[in-house]
Amino acid sequence: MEPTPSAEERILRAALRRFAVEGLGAPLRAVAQDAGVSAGLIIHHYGSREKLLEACDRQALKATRESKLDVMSGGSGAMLAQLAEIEHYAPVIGYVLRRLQAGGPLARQLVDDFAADALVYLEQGTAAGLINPSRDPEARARALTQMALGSLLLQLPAQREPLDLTELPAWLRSYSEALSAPVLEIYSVPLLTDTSMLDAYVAAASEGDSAAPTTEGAPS
Amino acid sequence: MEPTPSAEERILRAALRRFAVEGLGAPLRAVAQDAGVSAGLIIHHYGSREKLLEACDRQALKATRESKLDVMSGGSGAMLAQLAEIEHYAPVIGYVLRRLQAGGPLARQLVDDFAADALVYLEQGTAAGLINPSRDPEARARALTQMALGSLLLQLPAQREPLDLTELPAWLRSYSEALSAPVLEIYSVPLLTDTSMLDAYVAAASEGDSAAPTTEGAPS
DNA sequence: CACTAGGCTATACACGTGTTCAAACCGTGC
DNA sequence: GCACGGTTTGAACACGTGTATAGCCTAGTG
Repeated sequence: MEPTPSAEERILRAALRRFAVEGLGAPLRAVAQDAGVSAGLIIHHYGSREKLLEACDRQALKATRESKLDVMSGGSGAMLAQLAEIEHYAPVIGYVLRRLQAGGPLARQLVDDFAADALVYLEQGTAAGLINPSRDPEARARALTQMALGSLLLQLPAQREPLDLTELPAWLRSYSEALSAPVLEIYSVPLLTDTSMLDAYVAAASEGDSAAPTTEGAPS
Repeated sequence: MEPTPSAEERILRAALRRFAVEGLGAPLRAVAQDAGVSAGLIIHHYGSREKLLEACDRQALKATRESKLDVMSGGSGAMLAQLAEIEHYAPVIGYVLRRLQAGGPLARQLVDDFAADALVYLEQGTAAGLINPSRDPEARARALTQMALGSLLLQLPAQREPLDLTELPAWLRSYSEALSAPVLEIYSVPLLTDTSMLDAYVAAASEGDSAAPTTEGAPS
């Protein structure tokens, strides 16, 4: 398509891929070699390593948003795997995972985005009668998003061992298949037999000034 | 109590604390300085940096097990915060979090332990009539554990910025309070209005050879 | 008291990192 | 034909890392 992408673009692409494979913190010289370019040129174009990371962040956020990438609370892996099969998107998914793992400003941004997306999906489901309404839809969407992303992150291979982008779709798929049965159950039949705990909690929370009950942890 | 702990012990303690604060990958010389000891001595006693990490892993696993540290699925932060207030345990909790974040063999071991603990708690709850039984108790316990640990991990401050061990209990507590309402709701009133999706999934999964339904992701 | 073994330190080494810099290269317009 | 501005390179620098080595100082022992 594009006969010869500019070096600056090649660098960004190579960086995204390298960082996805080896984790953020991969040496600059490695991405330079991937891009078929000298190490100094990266600095010349992006100013510093950190700037390059920021550029990758912007790129990942853009690609994430325009691909309407949503994690979905339940079968988080399912849609990710579906998307990761498209050759082009595997690196950004890997980079997003690594960025979530490493923290930073983008991480918060991403979970906010995902939570917002999840919220509208949940509302659609509620309108369609598939999903029960919530006392606090935003909080519920955020909690579900965090749990989905978090459990995925927990399963992510360690940073040291590089993750194979070609096997990433299969890996995501197997992960989601292993988990979808139990979470589907959790979402279908409630964990707790009654709502007494929830009632007690919200009662205590609304009656006290702002504090929640102190010593009582959720039993499950 | 112990008038002067041996240098080897001081090193291990300092390492656990430093790694918890700055993340694994903190320089050896930093833990050396914390222990009031030269850098070479660490090598002399533990052989290499990696060996020291393994020693920390053993120590953390031991402390975790003998303190009956359980994350609990729902208010994961609650009990952790309670435990973190005990001066002695804050470093190991921090180290465990960092180790979960970094991956490695211990990470798997820890989630296995936590899942096993969660399983017995869930079974006790089921016996007491507080918790609904599951089609697959092990899988459910594991899923709940992964979600709890994962969402906690997602909220963990970035590796670069050190985490303040003295504020760790407060941080864990605020985290758990922010999340316990929505997860309590999720565990009380089911997300899905009926069990048709779960039924369809288990039907498809048991009828096909081993595969689960391919294109259908969970709607939430 | 001499001597030795081992905890312990300080220095040095090898290596990989990000970054800088001067020079070479290349296309373009005068 | 030629100077010029941007691109690109390769070598070099400064620094922080883990680790090896050689020595010191103390305690215990004959």
